[in-house]
Amino acid sequence: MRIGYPCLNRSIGCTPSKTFRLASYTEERLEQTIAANLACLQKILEYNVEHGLLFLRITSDLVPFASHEICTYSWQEQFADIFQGLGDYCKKHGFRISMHPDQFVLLNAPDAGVLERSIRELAYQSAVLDLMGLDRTAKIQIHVGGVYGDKAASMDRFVENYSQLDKTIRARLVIENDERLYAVADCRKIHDRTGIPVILDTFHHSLNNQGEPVQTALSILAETWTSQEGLPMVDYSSQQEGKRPGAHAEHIVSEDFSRFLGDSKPCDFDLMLEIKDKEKSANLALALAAEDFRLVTRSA
DNA sequence: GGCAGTCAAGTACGC
DNA sequence: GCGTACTTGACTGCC
Repeated sequence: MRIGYPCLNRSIGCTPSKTFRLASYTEERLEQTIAANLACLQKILEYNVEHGLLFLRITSDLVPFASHEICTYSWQEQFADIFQGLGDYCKKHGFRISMHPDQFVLLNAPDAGVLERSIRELAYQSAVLDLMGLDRTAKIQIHVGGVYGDKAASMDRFVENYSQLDKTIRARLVIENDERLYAVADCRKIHDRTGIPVILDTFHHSLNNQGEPVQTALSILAETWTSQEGLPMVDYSSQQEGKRPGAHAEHIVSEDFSRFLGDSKPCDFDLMLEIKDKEKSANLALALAAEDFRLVTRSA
């Protein structure tokens, strides 16, 4: 079990998600922004090595507008060496890497334009991981998508569109249960038809399930990952007190987290903490898991 | 320098 | 059919 946090680090004084408005797009600005974002990503990796946080989700904003039609800049060629350096650093230190496109990426969209833009975004994120030279354990996690008034047909559409994807993208994709539409059991059905691995979001699972305890959900999960693809990935969060159900917590709740560690044994997985204060909670989680036999904090 | 409104992209849902 | 919530960090214009 590696532990990590998504995208941003609030302690190191830089962001890998620097962007700008479409209206201010210029190639110079794009180039400067990518350079700054990649430099910050390197700083985050170094911070994480120092702290033993070996699971990292890379921000979708690393290369702003990468999948937008406005972008004709050859960022892949221009920054190839830097991406490779980042990837070498990750491999040297035993990092697990993921990416997570946001809500606009919908592989089961009935609208051809939405689908096309989604595929372009997946191609971009896939290219980032490829440029870093990362193996099949580096994943891109998406949700199944919308229901569009007919869930069965929408799942069929996911399967069909997935099968049409370039195989380099298919090798990266994993699906995650969501809090309203597609539960773990739905994701499992899609896995059975496609072989796509399933990510468990424990918080979403608590809000949308078919009665399976976490332990059962983790067992279902484990069956969907091959050894080639590494340990299953799990997203963990808890409810922010006083906010609507589904709102992510600002800080990790120690008792909840320790209970989760206990409940999830002996399943092993890499754990992403979707908590708003990022590395602060991740460091606390690491301390809480210090005695856990599954925990890995440095390269073997 | 600080603040409020806005930002590439979509879906679901209430009225 | 239309407007709004969802979610969220960073940008941008305005004071």
